[in-house]
Amino acid sequence: MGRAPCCDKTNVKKGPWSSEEDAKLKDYIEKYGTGGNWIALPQKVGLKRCGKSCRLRWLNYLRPNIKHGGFSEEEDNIICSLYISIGSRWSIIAAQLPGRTDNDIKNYWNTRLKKKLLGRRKQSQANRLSGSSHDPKDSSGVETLSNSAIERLQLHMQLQSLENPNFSNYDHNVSMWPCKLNPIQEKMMHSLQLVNESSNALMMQNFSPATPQKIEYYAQSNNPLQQEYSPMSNMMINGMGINIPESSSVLVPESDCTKQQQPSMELQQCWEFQAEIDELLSNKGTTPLEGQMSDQFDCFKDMHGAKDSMTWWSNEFEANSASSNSWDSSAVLDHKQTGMKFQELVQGQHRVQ
DNA sequence: AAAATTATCAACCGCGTTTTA
DNA sequence: TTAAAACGCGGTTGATAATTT
Repeated sequence: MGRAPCCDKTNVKKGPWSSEEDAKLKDYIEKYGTGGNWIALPQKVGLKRCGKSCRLRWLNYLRPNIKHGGFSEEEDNIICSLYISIGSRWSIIAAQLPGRTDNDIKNYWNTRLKKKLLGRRKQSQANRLSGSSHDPKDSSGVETLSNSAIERLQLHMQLQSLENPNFSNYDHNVSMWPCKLNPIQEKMMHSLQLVNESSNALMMQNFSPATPQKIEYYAQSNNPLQQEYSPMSNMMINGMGINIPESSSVLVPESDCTKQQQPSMELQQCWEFQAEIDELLSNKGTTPLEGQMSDQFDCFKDMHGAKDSMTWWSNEFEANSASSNSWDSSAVLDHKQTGMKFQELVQGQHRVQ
């Protein structure tokens, strides 16, 4: 049994709004407000529209100070940064761009910005491949990973490099990964898991050819510890855009040994992929990082601008979070509060040498 | 000039979450 | 406490415009 419809579908008008309808709705809301009930509003206004349709029309077009089109470079930067960090949370992204609606940003991303970014990456990759004697067989594993998830992963990594240049050369060596979570890390992991949940699902689905395997680690800790790890989470652990899969249990038995077992095929595939990205991203610009960003992504041409955007977002999020979903806000705030400490930890004593 | 293809974006839909009675 | 109602979000659709063949 389905849910009851929000209105009488047979008696409501659909499709584009006429200027008369717009005027009616606008006049009414400006005089009397919405009355806190969108479903009842059309009847009060005298419109044969669904309440949801009225709400959408008001929020996206009729309310004051709405901007359409003409996205600035700075807005591009913010959208890119936030998309990479939190995924398609359009309402949250819109909250950071005054006058912009989630629908507008979503459309802009899907139709233009995404192509602008990823199109350039594809071009770069095509140039690279055509310019070298690449054995297709060698690259097949990586090539099959070159889908939207991987593309977002690449954007992720670039952003991480922006956020913390110390990690621009991330480690391929498992022994360099943190083997134990302290409470702060655990808190951050949990927060980021919430923030990244949907993107994780997508990424893991596309990235892992099979269910992630168990990998045994030997931690410095004397206490047995069970953690959730995967190649992906380890890859992404050096920045703010950490991705944590939902499965892939890793046993950390009591031992002070630092060696690990033979890496799985997936893990090796991750390393190969990382190597490819390293190669792809290196050797351009004043610094490798600037080269990566300006060469491939228009919106990151002003690296400092992008970085500023991130800082600005982080600072402003708290102020704006009241209008966002509660879990989103708190998750990001947790992220903000624990992020620096987490990076310190990763950078410092929790790297098992 | 016309047909085909691609891009754009307003609007709809379904569903998870929150509020209310 | 619970069920219904309403809200709000993100994915998707479809009409139209723009571009290409």
